[in-house]
Amino acid sequence: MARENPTSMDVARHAGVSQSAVSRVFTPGASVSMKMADKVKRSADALGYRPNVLARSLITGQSRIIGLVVAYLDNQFYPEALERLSMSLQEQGYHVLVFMASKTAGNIDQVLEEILDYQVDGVIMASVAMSSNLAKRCDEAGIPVVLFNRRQGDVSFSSVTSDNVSGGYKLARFLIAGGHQRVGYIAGWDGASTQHDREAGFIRGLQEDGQTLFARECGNFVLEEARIAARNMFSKSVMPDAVFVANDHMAFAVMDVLRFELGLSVPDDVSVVGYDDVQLASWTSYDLTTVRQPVNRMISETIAILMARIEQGNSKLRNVELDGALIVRGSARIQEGWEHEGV
Amino acid sequence: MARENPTSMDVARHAGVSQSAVSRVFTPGASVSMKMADKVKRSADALGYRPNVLARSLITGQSRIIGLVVAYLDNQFYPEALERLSMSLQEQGYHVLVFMASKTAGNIDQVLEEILDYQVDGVIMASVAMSSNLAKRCDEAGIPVVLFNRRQGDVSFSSVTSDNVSGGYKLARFLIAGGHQRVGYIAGWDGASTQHDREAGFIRGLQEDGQTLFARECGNFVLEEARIAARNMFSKSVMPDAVFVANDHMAFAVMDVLRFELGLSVPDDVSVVGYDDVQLASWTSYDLTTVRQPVNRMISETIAILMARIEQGNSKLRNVELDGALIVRGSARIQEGWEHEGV
DNA sequence: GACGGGCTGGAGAGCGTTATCTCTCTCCAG
DNA sequence: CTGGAGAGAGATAACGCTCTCCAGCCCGTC
Repeated sequence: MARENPTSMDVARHAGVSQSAVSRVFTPGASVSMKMADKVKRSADALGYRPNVLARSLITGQSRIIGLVVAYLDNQFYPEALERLSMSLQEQGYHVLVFMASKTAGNIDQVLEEILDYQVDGVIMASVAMSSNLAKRCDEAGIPVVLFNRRQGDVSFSSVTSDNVSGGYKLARFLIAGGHQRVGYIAGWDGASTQHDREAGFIRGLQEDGQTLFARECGNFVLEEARIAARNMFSKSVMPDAVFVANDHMAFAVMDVLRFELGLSVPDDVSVVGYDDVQLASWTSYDLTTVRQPVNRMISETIAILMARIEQGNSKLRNVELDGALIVRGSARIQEGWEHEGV
Repeated sequence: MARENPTSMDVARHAGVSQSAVSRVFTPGASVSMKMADKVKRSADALGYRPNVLARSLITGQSRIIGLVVAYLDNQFYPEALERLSMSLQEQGYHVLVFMASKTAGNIDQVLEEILDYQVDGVIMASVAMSSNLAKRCDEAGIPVVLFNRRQGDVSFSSVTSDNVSGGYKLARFLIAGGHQRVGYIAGWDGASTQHDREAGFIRGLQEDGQTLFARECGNFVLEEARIAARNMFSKSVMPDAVFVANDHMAFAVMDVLRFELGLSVPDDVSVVGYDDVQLASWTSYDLTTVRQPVNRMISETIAILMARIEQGNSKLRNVELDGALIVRGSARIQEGWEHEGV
């Protein structure tokens, strides 16, 4: 197994100083003379010494690890978020420990216990619901939790989402402006706030024009279920002339069914709109009209909330809702005068 | 900040036993009587005690953390792999600490130092190259490293890949069988073994029929560069009648350019084949003929190598190459008699 | 009933750090 | 020349755990 890592003691001996001195050199803000710092650093380099983060965190109580619980990694939105999250945290000297939650939920409690075992400094729950006794446990342990892309009914959590109600509303107004008369909705998983909010905003938008949902199916944020939903919705004699699919991920699957199984033209026969604006939405094959979730800002708000709590001890809960822009592309019929986004 | 987590000492006091006893109860394989285990577990539950993984790892030298370095999270192949990896490791009581490497590489050394700081039990490098002095450092620290989806010239690393040479070869034979006469190649990043191997196998396959590459451009595994490559390749008066794009991710972008910018029909005017078989490849919009990278087996081999080293101390280097099947779909012209895969 | 051996449980020494306390040394004001 | 402040370095005690060692106990055996 080769020799183990050198310890601060080894460096101390090599440099002829005390172990405490070595520690101080590597502790930002500690009081050391230039000469000492120099000597120690030279020895450290010579031996290849770097402080053991785990030992440090044992005593400081800060592991500089953020736990991330995530479920839907096949929805491009989450890898995108993970990438940005990890990069940003890295810049601040934190790192992300990943915990996959099975999509059926249920085992979240166990996953969270595992997270706490690692003495993480904070937890980000992406797309997963959480029981309130878990909230209590985190609180007792003094660990801040932020829900990412989910709100929860009781306000005992901080959360960062886009304004899904207003996003849904925008889509409805856009479809109505495009002259659509029979508007369908393919829902996401009912336990998700994103699903509820998007639908609520969408319906409100329809109502302002005196319309209601012409058809509704549920896709549960799962591709295969979305395909089935699409088949059901478009197997009737009178079909919708537009459909809002609760996220982009499902919308792509729905478009494929409409075009290639049912031989419909999008947007000539039916308009499709989605939600998220993942990269794929801008590719010409789909060219999906959608609402952009401002991932960058969502990530930086998430981190800001965590850091406020970890580094300044500010334990105020915050529920951030960021506005997301309507991105008009070619998957939906457009009212005269709208401008088509040139990707 | 609320009260801190209870320690084994708290549990010991509560149960009226020694702290050592508590530790033993939570150490698998230690010798404790049923009665003792029962009593301690009851107290632990009452107090909400769980062992501190960090403190444990300080003494056992095992952190049960695996460091994962990854660069291309927008290529669906990697999130898929990450999901499987994380799930499998979780089952064995390990967890994944994520480190994003910027795609330009270069800062890998620094990233690796950070990883080592966390005393990880093993490192998985997905899609990143590594200098040999880093290999030495890991070796000295006794930390096993596995390259995932990359080989490296010098064999001082274990690696797990699919058999990219044979995959490239299969694609060439398939295109030739389909009667293609002017075959182009859009390459990936030149520093990647996957790029080299796929191209080598592909060219060998062409040569067996007396063909050479009709055209070659480089997309560097980056979408925008792939698009440019496609435009260049197909702006000549005589175009290729088939193109192999070095991975699916770029292939999708190339297909969009061919179809929607250049007005070509895939596969009638030009056949497109890719490599990886990510989920998107099976969607009808792309319906891409490709070579499947057996992600599940790649992941389990990767974990097997790490565990052999971590838990059995078996330090033999292994370079695993798994065979990947040709998945025939609709993006390439097919020889009479080939069977079309029904998704 | 004495004795050896297998279990169990307790005490105590680390693991590699940082935090705290103390001591020394320097520098400058009085 | 002395006293006090302040800086810098060393010694030592945690942090929460596991591991090693040893003492005690129960048991069967002769």
